[in-house]
This record gives sequence, C-alpha cells and structure tokens, in this order.
Amino acid sequence: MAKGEATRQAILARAFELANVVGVSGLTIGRLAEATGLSKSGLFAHFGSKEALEVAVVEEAAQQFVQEVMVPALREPRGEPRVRALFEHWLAWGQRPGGCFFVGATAELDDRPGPPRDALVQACKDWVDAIATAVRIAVSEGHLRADTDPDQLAFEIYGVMLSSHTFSRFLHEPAALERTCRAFERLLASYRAADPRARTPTPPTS
Amino acid sequence: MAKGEATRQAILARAFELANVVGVSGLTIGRLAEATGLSKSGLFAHFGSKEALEVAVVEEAAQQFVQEVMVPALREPRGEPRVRALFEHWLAWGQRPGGCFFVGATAELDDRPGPPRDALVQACKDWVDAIATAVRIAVSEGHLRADTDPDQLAFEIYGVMLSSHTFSRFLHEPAALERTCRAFERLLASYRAADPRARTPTPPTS
DNA sequence: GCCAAAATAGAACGACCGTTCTATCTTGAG
DNA sequence: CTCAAGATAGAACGGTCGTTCTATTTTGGC
Repeated sequence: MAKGEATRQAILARAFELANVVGVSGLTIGRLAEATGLSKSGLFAHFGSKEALEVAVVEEAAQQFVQEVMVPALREPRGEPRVRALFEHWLAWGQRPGGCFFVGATAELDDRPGPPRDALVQACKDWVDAIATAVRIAVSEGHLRADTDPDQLAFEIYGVMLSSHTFSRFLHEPAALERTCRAFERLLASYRAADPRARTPTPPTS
Repeated sequence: MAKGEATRQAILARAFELANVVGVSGLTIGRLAEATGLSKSGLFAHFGSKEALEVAVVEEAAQQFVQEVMVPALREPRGEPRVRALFEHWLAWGQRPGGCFFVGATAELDDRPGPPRDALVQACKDWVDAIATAVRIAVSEGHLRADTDPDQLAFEIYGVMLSSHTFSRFLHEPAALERTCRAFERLLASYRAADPRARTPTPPTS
C-alpha cells in the first residue's frame, strides 16, 4: 500500500523543518505528532525508534540539500563559476529558518556516536567532496593555480561558511553577509591563476 | 560562610567539564549531582534554576578561556606574534575532551533565546574582539598591510577555527591539524606587508 | 463488496527531567 | 559552647520523553 509511504514522506518534510529550528535531538516525537496532526503512536509506527527517525531526518535533509544546492550548481559551467555557484546556493540554503541544518546538527551530534551521526558525517563528507571536486575542475580549467590543493581550498571555503553561520545567526552581526562574500572572494583571489589563460586547459584525453 | 562558595566553584568546574562533552543543555542536574557526589536538591540550591546554572557554566567557561588562551597570548610581543599566539593557544584549548566549548555551545543556543545565550554571545564577541584588536596592533606595527580590515581578518580566522573543529572532531579527518595551520598561514600571508619594515611603525603619539 | 493487511489512535508504562518541600546535618560568629 | 543561619539530603510533584500494548479505522487486492 502506498498510503504509508506518502504520510511518511509528509512527516519527514515537516520533521526536517522542525529539526532545522530546534535541532535533531530537540525534535521530539510528541511535538512532531502535534505538528503533523497524527498521534504519537501512529507517527512512531512509521519509524520504529527515535534513532531511526533521526537518521531519516538527516537523510531527508541531505536529499533536499542535493536538490537545492548541488544540482543547480552542476548546471553552471565547469570551473570557477561552478565553485561560486556552490557557495552562493549554500548561502541561500542557510537563509531558511534555523540556518544551515548541517552546521547545527554537526555540533549536536559530534559527541554522540551512532547511526544518526554516521549519516550526518556521510552527508557532510559528500558536501566537502563536492566542493573539492568543483575546485579540482577549476584547476584543470586553468581558473585556479595549478599548485592548488583542492581539499585545502574546500577546507577553507567550509570555514567561511561556518563563520558566516555563526556571525549572522548567532552573533547577529549586521555585516555578516558582506564579510562572508569578501572572505570568499579573497580566498578565490589568493588561489586564482594570475592570467586566466596562462595554463593550457587540460585536454579531455589527459 | 565561605563553604558554600567553595563547593559552588567545585560544582562549576565539574559542570564545565561535563558540559564540554554533552553540551550545555545535555548537562542535567541529576547527572551533575551524581558526578559531584551531591544530592540533586543540594546542588540545585546553589543556583536556584537550571537556567542560572547554565549561565554560570558559560561564565565559568569564559573565565577559563581567558586564563588559558587570552592571558598567555597577551604575554607575547605585540603584532603578528600575538595574533599567532592567540591562534595557537586556541588550538590547544580545543584539544580538551569535547573540543572547544564555545563552538559546541554556539550551535546549541543560537536558536534558544535567554540569559544563557546572551552570556555566550558576550563571550564570543569578546573573543572575536580580542582577535581583531591583536590584528589592529599587528597592522600598526607594520606586520600586516595597512589596508587590512581587522574585523574582516578576525572573521576569517574564526572561520579557520570553526573548520578545524569540524574536520578534526566531527569528520575525524586525519589531516585536519595540518590543514588548519596551512589555512592560517595562508591567511596571514595574504594580509602580510610585502616588506615587514616597509611601513613606518605608528609612533605612540598617533 | 469482502476481508486480511496496513495505518492510525488511545491509554499506559517506566525513566528522567526541573523543581519544591521538609527535615536533618554542619558551620562559624558571638 | 551555643545556636541561628547556611548547607545538604531525601522524598515527592507534575511534566515530558521514548516506547509498548491493544483497539479501531482505513486501505486496496481479489
């Protein structure tokens, strides 16, 4: 029967919204039941345990993230434009109420081993890898210097994102967005090839 | 009577250790009572409410942070050495079990208004300001370029710290420390004056 | 339209939470 | 040494948590 799957998906959509604001473990079955109009036990039956619900929420978040950040960026031209698109779509993603789900969940789960944490680690690694891959392409396109370490730049871009989250959402710093963009631009500039066409673009065969 | 203050301080020291691992709200009165050997009510009487305990824990953390990070750095020579010292002492501070208290607590409290959050915001602002001030001095000493925006560099250094925390504690990335140091060095280099003595050091009168 | 299977509801559970109350120790000033 | 004040303990409270159990309703293949 397909009814079960449909309500399960509806629950997860609502659960993700809630968890984005109150955190993964702040998400309670009672509150989620109230928010969806189901009974506690009726909702519970869809997941079997709170832990399984948390895993499902993390996976739901990852799926929405792919849809809203990764996929649109992949439609941009290879190289620096795509790196920039990843960053900008992340900025938009972080504007939803509660900020970036992964930033909040990371701090919450990093000292709580178990399947929810594992799922979140996987999602974050995928995200960092996506940045590093885009950077790698930008290097091979000659947009960034040939001696660029893609993983290093991904690490640094990730830091700008985290700082952005903290300064805007937590410190309520008015200039947060401006600082964020400036930091990102400075970062790209420091890795950019002096002349965009100085390096011969790597041919597809190599 | 001084006995009360002494045990209160002992409780806070233990509370900070605990909160560093399980988070500010993961710290429960029952567990803390067990950890200190007191009864729930006996411990509770020292603070009057859970919220007041949380505020006290944040203030305890801030005090230890000043002692272990700020004060030693202030003993270093003005300018870049002091900026570097702030960073390195923070690295050491983040090595304790649970990582950097403030990084964890920030994500936990950023959507939970109230006195604990306010206390934490103040502590973080003090920290960012301390970095920015050290940077400002480094500029006036001619160690960093004159057009350096100290708040911007503080924002970026903060990002490196956050990224460091995530990559080492959460992602368990083996190269986290190396990436952290490289990111910091790259940052300083990008702001460093080409010739350390090119700028005339601002005389004390100006 | 029937009827097993699936989906949902409702009540109850034990555990732990923060908090309150009362009683009992312990302290230290006079 | 006395004795009020302070510090601590113990039991109990209402509330919420995740979870389980048992009904009841709803679904959809036949």
